[in-house]
Amino acid sequence: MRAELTIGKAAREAGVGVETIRFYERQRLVRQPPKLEGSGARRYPADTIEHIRFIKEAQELGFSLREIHELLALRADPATDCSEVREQATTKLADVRRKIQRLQDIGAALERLIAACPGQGALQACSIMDALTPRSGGRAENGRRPHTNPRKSSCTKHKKENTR
Amino acid sequence: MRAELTIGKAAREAGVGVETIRFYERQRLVRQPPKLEGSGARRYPADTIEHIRFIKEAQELGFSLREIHELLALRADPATDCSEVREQATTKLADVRRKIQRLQDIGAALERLIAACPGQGALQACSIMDALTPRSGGRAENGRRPHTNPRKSSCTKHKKENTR
DNA sequence: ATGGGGTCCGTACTGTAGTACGGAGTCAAG
DNA sequence: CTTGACTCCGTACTACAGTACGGACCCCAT
Repeated sequence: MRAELTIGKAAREAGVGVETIRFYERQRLVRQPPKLEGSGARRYPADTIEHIRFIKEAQELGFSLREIHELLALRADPATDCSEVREQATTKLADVRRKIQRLQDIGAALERLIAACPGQGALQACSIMDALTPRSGGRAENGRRPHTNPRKSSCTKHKKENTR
Repeated sequence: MRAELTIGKAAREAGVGVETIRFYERQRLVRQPPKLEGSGARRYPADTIEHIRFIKEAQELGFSLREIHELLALRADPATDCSEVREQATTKLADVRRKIQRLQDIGAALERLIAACPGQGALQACSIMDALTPRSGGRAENGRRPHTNPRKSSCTKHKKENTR
């Protein structure tokens, strides 16, 4: 009963603007809902909110609206070509797994960065780029910008008592 | 070894256009390199390529250039305020972990979708949105934000003619 | 009946992230 | 000395994803 939402309510619930929903509708990312006789006002089914939130989340994960459209269009049911759905879904899945892998790399780098920067005490030079390439041991070569301090950026275990 | 690169070579290696590098330089995402006397041509150190690739990858993971700038600026070294670096890195890390979680949800949904769509034979109706909402029974695993929705739509076994 | 709030629609504008362009300079090879 | 490949710089244009605006319409309460 209360399952039906006006565009304003749907927008508020989903955390977007009214215009955004109309925009998504034009882009066919959101199906146009039945409109009331007379006023022509849209009435959305409740699950539209999940739908819109999915769009927003997928966007934050680096999918373009075009890709999100493809994701949403993916459906296994007797009306669609199964092998194509499988293939597309498999491709997307590989994509998703690649992203997870990269994020894990970045996460690990951030952890190294945090570890290199303790609350107090010793501080080893470390940037994301350093932390991302775990070159332990190997090259020390360093032609970086003169940051007014002597450092070999390596992020490796290299304990030095250095109280600030 | 370790040849210094012209902008064209750097662009080719990193898989972007020359203009993109110049653009990044204007945005201060890439440090401006020393320029040759006379021609004024840029000469990039070899690790610029990793740097640019990082930008591109982070972008595909849904980070804006502004955020990437913040990531790249994060560096633990004796010259920066350690506690601030820690705090920022921790925030970013949480962000990264959230993304990983969402991607894992989407990945699981894609797996369900693929499972719902076997090579041939019976075919259960299933879309991403269906597959994304964990239905009855099964592996609880929880962890999702409680979003007030007792859903009916499912990916479960039942054959039904259903054409949207 | 009047006002406020919501909706409709189309058009125009904004911000982000590049891309393209044009004219000029450098440099090595032919 | 010319040619071609490359670079420089600034400006302009593009695609994407919204966001804002304005006039009209509808519905409900004061």
